[in-house]
Amino acid sequence: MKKITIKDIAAKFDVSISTVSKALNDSYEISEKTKAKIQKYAKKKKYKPNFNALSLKNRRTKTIGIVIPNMLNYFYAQVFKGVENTANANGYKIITCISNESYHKEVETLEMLSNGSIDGFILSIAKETGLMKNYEHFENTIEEGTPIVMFDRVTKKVACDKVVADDFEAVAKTVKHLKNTGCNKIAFVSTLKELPLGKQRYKGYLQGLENEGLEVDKDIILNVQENDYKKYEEIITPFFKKNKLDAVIATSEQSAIAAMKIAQREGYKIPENFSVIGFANGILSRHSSPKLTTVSQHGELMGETAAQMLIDRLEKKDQEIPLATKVIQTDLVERNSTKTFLELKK
Amino acid sequence: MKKITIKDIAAKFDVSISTVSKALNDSYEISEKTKAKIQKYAKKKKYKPNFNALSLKNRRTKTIGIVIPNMLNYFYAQVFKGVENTANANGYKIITCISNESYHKEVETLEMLSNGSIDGFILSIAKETGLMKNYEHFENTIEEGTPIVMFDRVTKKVACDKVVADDFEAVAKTVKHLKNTGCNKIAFVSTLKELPLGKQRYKGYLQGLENEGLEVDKDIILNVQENDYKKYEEIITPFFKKNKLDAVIATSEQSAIAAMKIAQREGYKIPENFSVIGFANGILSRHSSPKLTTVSQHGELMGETAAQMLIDRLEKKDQEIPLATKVIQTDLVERNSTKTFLELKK
DNA sequence: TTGAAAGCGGTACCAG
DNA sequence: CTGGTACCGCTTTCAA
Repeated sequence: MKKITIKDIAAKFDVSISTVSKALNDSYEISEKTKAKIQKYAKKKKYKPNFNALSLKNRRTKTIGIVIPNMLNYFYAQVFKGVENTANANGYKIITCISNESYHKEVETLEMLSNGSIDGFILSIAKETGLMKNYEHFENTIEEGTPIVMFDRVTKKVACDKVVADDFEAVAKTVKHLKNTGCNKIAFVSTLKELPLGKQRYKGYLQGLENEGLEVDKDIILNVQENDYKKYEEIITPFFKKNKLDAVIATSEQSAIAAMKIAQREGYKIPENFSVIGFANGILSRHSSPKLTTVSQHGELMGETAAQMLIDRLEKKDQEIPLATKVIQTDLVERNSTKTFLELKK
Repeated sequence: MKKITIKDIAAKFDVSISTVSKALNDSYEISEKTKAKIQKYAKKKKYKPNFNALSLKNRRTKTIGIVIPNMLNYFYAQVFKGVENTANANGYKIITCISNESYHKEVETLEMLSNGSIDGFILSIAKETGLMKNYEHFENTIEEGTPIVMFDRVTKKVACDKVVADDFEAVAKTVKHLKNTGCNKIAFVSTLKELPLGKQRYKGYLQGLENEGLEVDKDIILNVQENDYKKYEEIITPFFKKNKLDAVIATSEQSAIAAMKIAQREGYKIPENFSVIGFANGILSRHSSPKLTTVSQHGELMGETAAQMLIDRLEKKDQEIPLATKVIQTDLVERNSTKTFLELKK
């Protein structure tokens, strides 16, 4: 049973295709009788208007393109879920591409989809792109009339809607929390130091130290590769040996967990004499031992927010909505890799 | 700078649209001179043929619909990545939907996309659907001419291409491995016992016991809810107390890890006097302590295989390719939650 | 109340 | 070598 078209229905009842179209759209122009029989038949035959014909006609596809650096990352999977939620609730589909942190793949993807496949993009900038600071492809697609909503890894170089976490404040607050629980030598481990996002967090760290009257020690500000655990270990181990640290703030879950492991191996007790806080609130945090205290970025909420912003812009093409950047508050999820005030009082 | 169409180009050079179309497709019918100028201009203006117009004309979209029960699950994320890989390599896009393990969402999704949005589906059956054994929606979409490739959670009730792990053998081999390392009281913990997939694994377990001459003990065959850790704990703890177990095979990573934790809490040493093996080879396994020995299902490979099967079928619509089921070999990834032969010999 | 026809953006056949 | 035209499936305006 092949898919049925308006034409088939028209032939069946020996009426014109316009009659059928109107009947299916419940137009007042068509008699109740005709409408009834046509609708009934259409339902029986599971008629569905052809997507491409509609998109062509309406010049809109009701689909969102989402470009994510890495789907195996729990944070992005969460964002994806959020986007999916509100997209679906609004009758939008999602075309997903993975940039794999590659500039070229990102450019290709934008081009591939900027041919009427999608109405707008939701994306987080690939690491490579961020390093190269090459944002023309974004500007071009916006110029061509395809709106973009960036999330998490954004750039102020591109004028578009954005959804970010309060990264600056988040780290500052984290420093404060650590200080409050008795930590003074707080290292900062970043996996994305050169990216704007990484810089924000770094600045937050500095601000946090300043607020708390702690000194900046360049030695304990580390820049590591997410996947190069070996090197990471080499770099960080000496600090433990020298007893130079009593806490670590890491910008990723993996590097936070790694720090915990190294600390434990070096004989530290977590959280008794060493604290760790990591960004992103994934499964690892809930399963590590001890469970990791994290800065939750509310990925799902970020996704939902981004989708809503994009859809709003798409649906109200006429009225110019001013570009906006929404900030999603992060939360400190206290688990067992940090001390609590209560413990302190003991 | 709005998107440019063939018409615009035709107007620009005062030629017909068919000339432009042919020039852009490098037809032999068009003079080199005309082709050159038209192609140059098209490139300059970043002309891209409209996706919906093409799809409408060609009656194919070069996009694949993928329906996944849960994107926060690492296994599915891996499969997704695999599909993305080969889809992209073949010029296909991907529309993704999450069924959230819900029958209704699954049905809706299939219907939403079966309107010319996609050329074919890759999907894993939602848990609810598997329990209800309601597979009509799959049959309908196939009947309408949209091919489906199922992976992991499949059903023999639906005639379509499939990609599965060698679940039966996998568990049997796992039992063997445990026996070889000295385990005799091997529990089987399933999170999807009623699903066909779960049954396969269960049968593999029974077969494994039989092969090894071990007795079946109904008491240590457990059925748990993935997310109901509390209940799980209640059920399983008594066995540890009674010293009834020396190994667990769990059909999910989470439940395997949970078993490890409970065992440890009850004073067992892993792997010295207790072994655990879990299905799915995610991040948790590599970060648990001890690191979990797993049965890797090669999610990415499954995704790639599924995509290739679907694309092959789509591209050779004329020749009838017989339906096939491909089996992806699982591998036992030995980490530290099981003993090795070497240790045994000491 | 119904139908004819144009148009969305292309491709491809046929004519010149 | 170039142009006219039908068609993919649907909506919508205008005419009947």
